[in-house]
Amino acid sequence: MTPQRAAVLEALSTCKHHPTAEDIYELVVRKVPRISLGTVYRNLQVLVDEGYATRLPAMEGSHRYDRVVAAHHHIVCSGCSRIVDIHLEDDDSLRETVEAQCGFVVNSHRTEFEGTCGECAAK
Amino acid sequence: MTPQRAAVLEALSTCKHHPTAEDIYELVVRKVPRISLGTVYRNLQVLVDEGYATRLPAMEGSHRYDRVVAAHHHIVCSGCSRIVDIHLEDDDSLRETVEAQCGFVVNSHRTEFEGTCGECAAK
DNA sequence: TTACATGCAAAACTTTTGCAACTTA
DNA sequence: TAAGTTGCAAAAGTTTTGCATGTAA
Repeated sequence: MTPQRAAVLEALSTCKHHPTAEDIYELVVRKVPRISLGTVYRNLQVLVDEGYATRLPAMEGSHRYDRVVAAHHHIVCSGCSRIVDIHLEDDDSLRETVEAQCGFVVNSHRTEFEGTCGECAAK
Repeated sequence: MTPQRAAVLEALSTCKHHPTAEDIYELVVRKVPRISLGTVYRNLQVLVDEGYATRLPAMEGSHRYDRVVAAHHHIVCSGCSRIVDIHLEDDDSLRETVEAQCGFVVNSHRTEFEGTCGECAAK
C-alpha cells in the first residue's frame, strides 16, 4: 500500500460523484504532486481486482469508478448527466425468471435508470 | 438514405450478436467495398439519433450496437462474453419506488445481468 | 441545385505498457 | 533483498473530424 494507492482510494471514498480516472487524478495530484495519470489507472485496476472499487460501464467518454459499499444501482439525469445511487432490495423471483428464460446461472445484475432530476425538471 | 447507410442498417438487423462498429464495418465492406470505418461510425450515430439503433454501454473495449426492436435487457456470460437478450415485463411499482427514492422522473431503465451460460457452466 | 454524405487521413481521446529508477514489506 | 510500484513517455485502441469530392432528392 503505497501513498499513491492510498490517495487514490481516499479520493474514491471522498468523491461521491462517480469520478473518472482523470477526475481522480486531479484530486490526488494536490496531495501527491508527482503522481502520474498512468499510476492512477494502474491503482484503479488493482482496486477493482481486489473488490474495493467498481468500474461502471461507459455510455460515452471515460469510464467512471465507484467505491464499493454495497450492491446498488444508478440513475442518470438526461439533462445534466448527474448520477445518483439507487438502493433496491434483491428480488429472487427476478433471478428465477431470467434463469428460466435464458438458461444462464445469474450471478448479479445492475439496473441503470435514466430520467430527469428535480432541478432539470424545474427548468 | 445512401447505399452505405442502408447497408449499415441491414448489417445491424442481420447480426444478432450485438456487433461493434468494427464488426459492422467488416460485414458491410463485403457489399460496399469502398466504405470507410468513419462512415460506419457516422451512420451508426445517425441511426442512434433517429431511434433505429442503440449504443450499449461498454465495460471494456468497443461499444456495441443493437437494432432497436423493443425495450429489453441483456445478460453477459462471464465465461465467454456472449450477450443474450432478456425480455421482462415493465414494472410500475419499480418506477414508483425509484422516483420516490431519488426525486427524478424515470423515463427508462435497462438491467444488465451477469452470469454463466449453459455451455460455460458445463465446463 | 443545394444540402447532405462519402473516403481518406489526420487528430483527439482514453487507456495500457515498457523501462529504468525507486519503495515497500 | 525481493517483489512490487512509480514516473515518464511512447504506444495501442477507439472514435471523431477536416476537407475536397461526390451523390441524393
